[in-house]
Amino acid sequence: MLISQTAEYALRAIVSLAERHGQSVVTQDLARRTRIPAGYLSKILQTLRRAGLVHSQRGLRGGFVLQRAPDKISVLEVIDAIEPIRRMTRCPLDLPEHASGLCPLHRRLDEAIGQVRNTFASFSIADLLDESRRGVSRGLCDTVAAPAR
Amino acid sequence: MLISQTAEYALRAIVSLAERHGQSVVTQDLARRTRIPAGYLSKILQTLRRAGLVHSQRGLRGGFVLQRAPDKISVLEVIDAIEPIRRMTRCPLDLPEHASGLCPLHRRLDEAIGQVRNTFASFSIADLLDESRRGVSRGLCDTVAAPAR
DNA sequence: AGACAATCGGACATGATCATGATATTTTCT
DNA sequence: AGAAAATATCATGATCATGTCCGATTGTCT
Repeated sequence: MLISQTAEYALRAIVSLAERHGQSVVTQDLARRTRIPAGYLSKILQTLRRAGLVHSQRGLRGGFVLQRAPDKISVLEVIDAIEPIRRMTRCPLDLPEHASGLCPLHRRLDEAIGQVRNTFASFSIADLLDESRRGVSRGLCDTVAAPAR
Repeated sequence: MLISQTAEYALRAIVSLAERHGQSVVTQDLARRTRIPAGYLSKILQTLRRAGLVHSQRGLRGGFVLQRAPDKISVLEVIDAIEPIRRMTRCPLDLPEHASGLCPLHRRLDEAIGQVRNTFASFSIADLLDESRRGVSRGLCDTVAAPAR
């Protein structure tokens, strides 16, 4: 599916946080809106925190907030925080002969990787939200799903 | 890594078969040249056979051959035979409200998927070989690795 | 200040899928 | 018949997606 389930979850979570940027959002609430299993989402949020994308606050009135404004976070950053889409620096069949340069096959694959990296780097979380404000649909599939509690 | 290990193996195998198109190549030989664990390669070849990309022949003088000419097989076909990169037809958070149309996030992801599908569909196995004949490097990283046996 | 409750943060456990190995079984050429 | 192959089956360790628990913080209320 191009990106892993986990990376897709991470994007959902970040988008949902961006929709309420500034407010502190609790894991349970996020889980409900994004339809991500709460226990798993918790782990994903930890990863995003370590990557410096979100800030967490414990205790009462705690929760998560984005570290940066939605227009300062690219989709690529979120994906890379979870499962880096690495470029191919060297050929998987590592033969001594070609330490320089990849073979045609892997050169093509690397180009494709570079292409999707560029695509994902080219738009931000905010881009995913702006559209929503222009009518049609909300950031996360019109997900309003049972207001918190 | 964009495509799975298995899909990458499948590409290596197909490229290696293409390099000797017409000849019947044995699994062990393929495994040596492509550096793919023989037991696993065997399973991949089964999948490729069921997908109609290669033809197999049992018994003495048996082995595998491409079903079609290298220029008639796209990289995408090989990948799809192993692990289909599906378009997103519907939003993963399947809420009734939006049976039509994806939300911005998933629309973008779907576009990215479409993009890589197009990229991979746009060139053939032969394209990976032609370059090799023009000097520089061979189809599979100059892999000549210990001639059969 | 102290108790309490809401939250995150980590540790451990599990089923599924992936990548792989080992082995037996069938087919087919010579 | 015998050997060389593919094909099929079973087993394993690693990683992924997930669940469960408990411990560590921290705001709020007496």
